[in-house]
Amino acid sequence: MLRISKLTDYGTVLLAHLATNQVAVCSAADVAEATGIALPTVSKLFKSLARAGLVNSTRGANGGYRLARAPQEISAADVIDALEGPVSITECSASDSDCEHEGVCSVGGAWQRINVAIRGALKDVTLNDLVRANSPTPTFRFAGLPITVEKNGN
Amino acid sequence: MLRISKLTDYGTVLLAHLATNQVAVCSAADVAEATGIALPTVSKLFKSLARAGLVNSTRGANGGYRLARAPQEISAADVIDALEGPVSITECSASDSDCEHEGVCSVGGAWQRINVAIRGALKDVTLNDLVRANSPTPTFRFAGLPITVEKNGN
DNA sequence: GAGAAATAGGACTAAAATAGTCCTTTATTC
DNA sequence: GAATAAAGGACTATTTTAGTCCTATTTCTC
Repeated sequence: MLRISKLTDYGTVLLAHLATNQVAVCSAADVAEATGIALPTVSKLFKSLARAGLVNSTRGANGGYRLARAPQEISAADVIDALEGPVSITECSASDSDCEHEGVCSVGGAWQRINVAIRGALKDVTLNDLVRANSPTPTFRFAGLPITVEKNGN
Repeated sequence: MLRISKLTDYGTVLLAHLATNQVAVCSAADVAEATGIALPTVSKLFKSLARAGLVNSTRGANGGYRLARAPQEISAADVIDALEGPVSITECSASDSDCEHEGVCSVGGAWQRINVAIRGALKDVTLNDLVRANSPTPTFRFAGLPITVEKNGN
C-alpha cells in the first residue's frame, strides 16, 4: 500500500549490522558477506549513507564504515531521507512540483497532514528499535515463519 | 520519502469530486472534464474503485458513478488498498513474500510496527477530511493554495 | 616508496513497476 | 434498435529502481 524501496530496506539492514558491531570499522566487503547483499550494492548504499552523515568512512587499508551516531539517535526517517531523498507522499506536495491540476485539486492539504503523521511514526522508530525488534516470545508470524530470530541469526 | 502512486492520488481526486456531487450520478466523462484527468485514466480508476466497493456504478445511458458510502466512511487507507492493493512498506513484510535474507535480516519486526502506525494515520483521515482540507484560517500555503491543518495533531 | 586495500564518485545497463491508451463486450435508456 | 455508458482486459510507452562497473583518491603496511 505504500512502500519504501528495496534499497532503503537493505540500507537499514546495513545500519543494523553496524549497530551490532560498533566496536570495529566494517568494510563494505565484510558487511556484504555478513548480510548476503551483493558487494556493489552495499558500496553504493554506504556511499549514500556516508554523504547523508549517518555513517563515517575511513579510506585505505583497514578502512570501512561505522555509525556516525548512537543507534538510538538514528531514526527510520533519517534512513529514508538519506536513501530516497525528501520525497513526499504525493508528487504535488513535493516542494519543487508544479502540479497541473492545482486549481482543481481539492485534496492537497490532507495528504500533507497524512505525511506529517507518517513522518512522526518514522521518527519514533530508531535504529536501536530496529535491531532489537525481534525479541522474546514469538507472538506473531512473519513470511509464514514464527518470529524468534535472535540478533544476527546467520 | 515514501510515496503513493500518481494514480492513487488521482483516485482521491475523483472520489473527492463525487463527494461534492453526491446528489447526481457522475459519468466518467463528466468527472474527467471536471478534474482535468484524461478520460481513459478516469475510467480505469473508477473500475478499480467500483471493484473495491468504494463507488457504485450504473451502466447505460445516464449511468455513471456515485459514492457507495458517506464520505466520512471512506478512509485514505481504503483508497490506497483499492488502487495499490494491500502492499506493505517493505517487500518482505507482504504476506506472500519469500525473502532470501530472512535468516540474516534483523529488521523485519520494526518495519511491521511502522506499517501499523502508518495504516493508523491513513485510517484516521477520511474523504470528508480530504474534501474539506482547504478551509478557514490559512496558516500556510500549499501548491499555491492556502490550507489549514487541524485535527489529529500527531 | 611501492603495492595493496578501501572508499568516492559517476556512468551505464537491465529489469521492473507505473501510467496511460485502446478495443471489445455488456447493460440501460429513450 | 440506436445511443450511451460501464466492465474487462490487452497492450504500449515511460519512468523508476536496482544493480554493475570503471576510474580516481586515500591510507596502511612492508
